Amino acid sequence: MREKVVVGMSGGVDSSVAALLLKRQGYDVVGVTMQIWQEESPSLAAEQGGCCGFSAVEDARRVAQILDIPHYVMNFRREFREKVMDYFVAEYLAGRTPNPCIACNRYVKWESMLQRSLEIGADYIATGHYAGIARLANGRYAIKNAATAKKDQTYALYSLTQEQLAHTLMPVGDYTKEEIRQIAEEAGLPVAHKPDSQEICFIPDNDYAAFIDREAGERVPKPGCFVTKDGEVLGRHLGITHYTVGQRKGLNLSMGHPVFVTQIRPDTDEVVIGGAEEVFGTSLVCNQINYMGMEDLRGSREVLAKIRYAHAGEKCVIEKTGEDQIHCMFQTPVRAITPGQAVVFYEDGYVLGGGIICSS
RNA sequence: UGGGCUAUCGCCAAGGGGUAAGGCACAGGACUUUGACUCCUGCAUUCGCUGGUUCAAAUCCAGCUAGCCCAG
Repeated sequence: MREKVVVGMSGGVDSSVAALLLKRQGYDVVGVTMQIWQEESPSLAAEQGGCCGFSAVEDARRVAQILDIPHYVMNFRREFREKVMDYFVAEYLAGRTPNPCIACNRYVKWESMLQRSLEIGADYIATGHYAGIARLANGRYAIKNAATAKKDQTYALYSLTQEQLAHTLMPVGDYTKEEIRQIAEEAGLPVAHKPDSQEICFIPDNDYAAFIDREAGERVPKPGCFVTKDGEVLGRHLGITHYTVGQRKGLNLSMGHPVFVTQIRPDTDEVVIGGAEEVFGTSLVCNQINYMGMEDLRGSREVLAKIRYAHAGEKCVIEKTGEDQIHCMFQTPVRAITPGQAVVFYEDGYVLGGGIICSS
């Protein structure tokens, strides 16, 4: 009996080709599009697409038709609202900078979609992520680097559990973006040249501060002061939700030289400002650890760590300093270590694990 | 109202007779399935005001105005 796989189809090229490849590999493929934040109104549909864009359902359905596979829509609006959007707002209010894509992957795509897929008889779920999955010598599953470092999405997948990985396929990880588009082109998929997605999907105008204002209402932090690390007041700011560590633009501070946000203090509503050098650091502490390629961490270990999406990675030594806490020391200073962002540990191209940065 | 100094883009600031550097800020674009960073482009027909000298003035001269500093 053929193995059944549910492919999460966003309507973009990558997940469309994922479905195509799996079908060619002989799987019993079912296409599923998640309803997450989009408006019900179909009149808003033909906007721009991408990971979770407006035209998701329509495009996915067209592709499914061409591939001759069933296509369903699963409603995860509640999960997305709670685990992604509410989390996003709460983090900003707390002075941290969240990564909503990581939360979406963890809670919506894997916890919710995988579970529901298993319930309808699937053996696996698949996505169009540029990443691979491998079983290591120690018996554990781990996300591994995609064939193309250019589009590598392993960082956003560090939180998957062993159980989830055992039921996941990522067929596009073996190709480059160009190859994927070419495969789509040759197969006559209408989404072959759809632009890559970008920005936060549920904030199409990219004005996330305004989004937070709308969502949080009264809870939005009030304007406060820009200060130096020595306490000198440099000016007033719009409220801490408008800023993130490492930020330069939009400060409206004319110091003669570029200045950056080096720290956000939610308790006093202060945003700390410093020169280019002051935004570098050599150590961080993270929690909410997920162990992936390594079962646990004993003693210290030298690994490659990425502290943000699209970070090339930097060598560091990690050490467990608490039940759910790892300390990370970099050899070379890294730029803008930002609380709320994930730190992901790699060795030989495999994800060993990762966590959320809680302090630097 | 004695004396002195200074007035050039939102901020800082070159230029001292030959037709307005630069930095910061800001705006737009590129990059990007997070926030950022980064990169590219744009940004004073005009130099506090009014006259004068000169072929030519932000640059020299005079007056005025404003700010600052000494004195009183």
